[in-house]
Amino acid sequence: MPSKPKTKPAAPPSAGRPRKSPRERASTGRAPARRRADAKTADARRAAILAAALDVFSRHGFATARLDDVAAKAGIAKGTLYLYFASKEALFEELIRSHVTPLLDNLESAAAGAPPAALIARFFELFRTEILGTERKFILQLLISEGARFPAIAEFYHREVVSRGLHLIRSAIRDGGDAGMLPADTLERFPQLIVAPLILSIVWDSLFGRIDPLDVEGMLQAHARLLTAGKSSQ
Amino acid sequence: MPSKPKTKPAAPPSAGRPRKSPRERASTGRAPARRRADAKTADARRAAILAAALDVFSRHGFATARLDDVAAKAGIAKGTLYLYFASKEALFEELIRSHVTPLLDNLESAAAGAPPAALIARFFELFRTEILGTERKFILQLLISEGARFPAIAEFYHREVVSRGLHLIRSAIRDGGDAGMLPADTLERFPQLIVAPLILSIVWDSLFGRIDPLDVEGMLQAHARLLTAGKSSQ
Amino acid sequence: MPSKPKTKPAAPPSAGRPRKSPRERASTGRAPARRRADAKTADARRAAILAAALDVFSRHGFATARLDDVAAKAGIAKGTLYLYFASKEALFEELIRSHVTPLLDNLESAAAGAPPAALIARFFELFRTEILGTERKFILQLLISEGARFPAIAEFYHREVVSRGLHLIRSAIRDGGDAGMLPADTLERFPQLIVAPLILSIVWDSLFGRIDPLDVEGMLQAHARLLTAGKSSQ
Amino acid sequence: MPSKPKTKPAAPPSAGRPRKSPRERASTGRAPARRRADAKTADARRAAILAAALDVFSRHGFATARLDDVAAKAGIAKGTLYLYFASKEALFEELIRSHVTPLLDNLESAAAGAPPAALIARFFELFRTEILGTERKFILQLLISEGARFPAIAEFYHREVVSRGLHLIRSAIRDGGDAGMLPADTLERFPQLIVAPLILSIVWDSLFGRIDPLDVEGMLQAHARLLTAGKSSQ
DNA sequence: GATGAATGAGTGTTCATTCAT
DNA sequence: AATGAATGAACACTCATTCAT
Repeated sequence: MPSKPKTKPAAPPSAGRPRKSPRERASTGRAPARRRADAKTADARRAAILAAALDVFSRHGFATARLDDVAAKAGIAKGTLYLYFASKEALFEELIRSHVTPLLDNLESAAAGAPPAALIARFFELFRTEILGTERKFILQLLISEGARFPAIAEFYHREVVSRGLHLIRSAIRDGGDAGMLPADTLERFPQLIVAPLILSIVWDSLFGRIDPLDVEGMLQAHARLLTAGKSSQ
Repeated sequence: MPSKPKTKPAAPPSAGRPRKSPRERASTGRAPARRRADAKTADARRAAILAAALDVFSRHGFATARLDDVAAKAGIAKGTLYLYFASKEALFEELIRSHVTPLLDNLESAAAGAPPAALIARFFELFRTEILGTERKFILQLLISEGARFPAIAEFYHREVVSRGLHLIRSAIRDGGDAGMLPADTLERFPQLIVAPLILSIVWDSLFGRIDPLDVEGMLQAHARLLTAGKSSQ
Repeated sequence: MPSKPKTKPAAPPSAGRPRKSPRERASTGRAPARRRADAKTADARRAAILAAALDVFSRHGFATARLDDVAAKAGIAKGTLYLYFASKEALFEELIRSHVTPLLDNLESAAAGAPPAALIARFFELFRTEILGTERKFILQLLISEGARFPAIAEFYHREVVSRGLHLIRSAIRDGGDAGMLPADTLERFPQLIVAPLILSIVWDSLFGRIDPLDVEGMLQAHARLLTAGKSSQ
Repeated sequence: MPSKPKTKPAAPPSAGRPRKSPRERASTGRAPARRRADAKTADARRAAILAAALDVFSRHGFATARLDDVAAKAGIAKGTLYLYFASKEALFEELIRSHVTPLLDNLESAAAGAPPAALIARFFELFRTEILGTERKFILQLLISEGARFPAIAEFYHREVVSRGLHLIRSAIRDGGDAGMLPADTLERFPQLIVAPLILSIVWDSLFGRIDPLDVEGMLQAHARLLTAGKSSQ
């Protein structure tokens, strides 16, 4: 995961979120001058920290991760971390947050009025290309393993991703008629059944990936076939 | 498993092995004196420690859990822990191990030559009654969240539970003919698809259980229907 | 040093010293009957403990030695130690004490009115045969390395051994006339000069014995020649 | 020794090495910023720690010494210790090392081609002024009492001090002809006989210094007389 | 803003000692 | 007397956080 130039639309760090990290420029009233140069540097630093944090947290988990390592990997001094993030927890939470939002819009716009089967196909494809091959996989693993200890993060993720995603699926199923998806009403009630293999693949990878790799692509194709099984046979 | 000479399940947690003393000392070979009273006490203490450990580890995770708390909750002194477990890690690993083995026999014996659909039904029922309602749920959550940091545990679980469970399913599908299960060959290749919702329910519970409880029973019934969807329609 | 059947006139454990260890037979007023059988066992146990203690203390030093190891090596339970010795410190002190006294009588009687040169020869010979080749070497090393932390032991040793030994030498020199020993008055004032190489050999062995063994016998012969140097040349 | 490329004396304790920071971090290669003020402070702190360590280790011995006490006595927080020394053992070893090297040069340069008797006189004088009256006495006592448990230290001391010192004596004896030293060949073979009283005085002081102080100066003079006894009489 | 030395609370582990059996 | 399980005080070491420069 380190040095992966692929997808990094990560956190648009100058976007609308009221980032307050560089300590709300307290004290001195001088030097409100420079903007572009330093602003870019600050954003770059922030990004570097987040990238380093992802690497270190992924490797060791939240509790065992050392901010020393994060700072070293980000190429900054340890104290500098606290200019950008209020605490280890804050860094962790913002790390998760920064990697969560982007994908959603992608999904929602991409699957407006498509038929359910297409949506699912698109869904799985997105998962494989935008998550499995990416640092986002590690975010998901962190979320799964540490989420219970970070209720705010869990709630945020539920609100921003899970409920939106499930809603997306429900809508597609409802709107798409019974375009082949056999137990449409069932899946409308439990859209989790559609994503369950995705979760399994994440968990499987973190636990058994080394000793018994899983053919995720094959499994997802099989799952898609399963979900649309009735179509051809009816 | 009493008739399965395969692997060494480390610490048969309740069996009758005459554990001579906590942490058997290699030194003396004498004095097998009193037995009844203390043996029971030692087992009880061990059980109390494991129970306390499950509680504390579940609440805080491995790294953040304090052995002080475990000892206090077990009603013993901190040093006593080390008469029963060599280290925090050993305690954790034995905690997982001690809760893993039992269920297996249950499964394997229960579903000898049953038809796939019945096996799945039985499978889900076992999951609901023997895991969801039990401390085993926490064991599973611990396994999922900490397993990546405990390769020995992950491997043990894969060997003792996962591979055996998947093998069980595969066999049933193969033997059971296509007794209604639509894509039998598919499920034989990816039996993970059958258990995926179980994993999802565990993860969901740990993350969103508080804010958005999941109707696991309903979902599993739906899943079972999904898996056997073609039956009635064919 | 373990399993060295040579010299073990160690501590005559039933001699006049008011050993009080087996806990001054408190509580029960019964069973003052048996004597020989158990007394012998008790003495044997006591000896076994002291032997084990010598081994363990020698290997690890006082602070790092573990009473577990002493008990194990003595073939008794840990708690039993406290029936014979009040504490780790008491065990250590009695260990030193038990090995100290015997040699003195030997010396004093052996060198009654002998000429100084003969005394010194006898002295060095005794050192080589009764200390260097014996467990007493370890006692001396323990004394040297731990004595500063055990004032009672140091004082005891000074009183029982050092001052008596030095007195012995002084007397011999004074009584023996200047039978060849060159600076008789000098050595009478500093008999330590005679024993200094003995101490050095003990220290040298414990520090450098492994990497640069010392020919103690040769050195002592040379020392003896040095001390009686003037004799032949005058 | 400045002209002696032989061994690496580990940590030149006061030299000008621009120690970048306590416990040089392998990570960043930047920021050699401030130097004067902090560099001095860092060295002072290091010295303060070593001084405190000498005091505490001398008083209690290695195993019983508490790093809490060292830190308190050095006027720093406990964690700060670990910025300067990797562990208790490392602190102890560097403590010994830091006090060992300096004296050597002194000796070697001071006694180039001097006659043996003069060398010995100089030797004993150095011992009295540079060791007995100094903290080095405690270093020697620590070495003697703990050396057996620190092979690296013992070897280091043997290499840096003992062998060099003995070599010095041997050379002087050989080069100095038999300028009065009676058994020149004997002493050349066992130069330890010359230093034995020094060791004895160190041991004596640590054990009996309180109850029976030793006139070291008198003893050393007597020893010198003994060593050169034949001169006047021949 | 950036640095990194300093801090000190926190915790796993050891082991001499006790005591119920 | 003997046992050995239980105790709990003690301590080395870590690391998130602070702050003087």
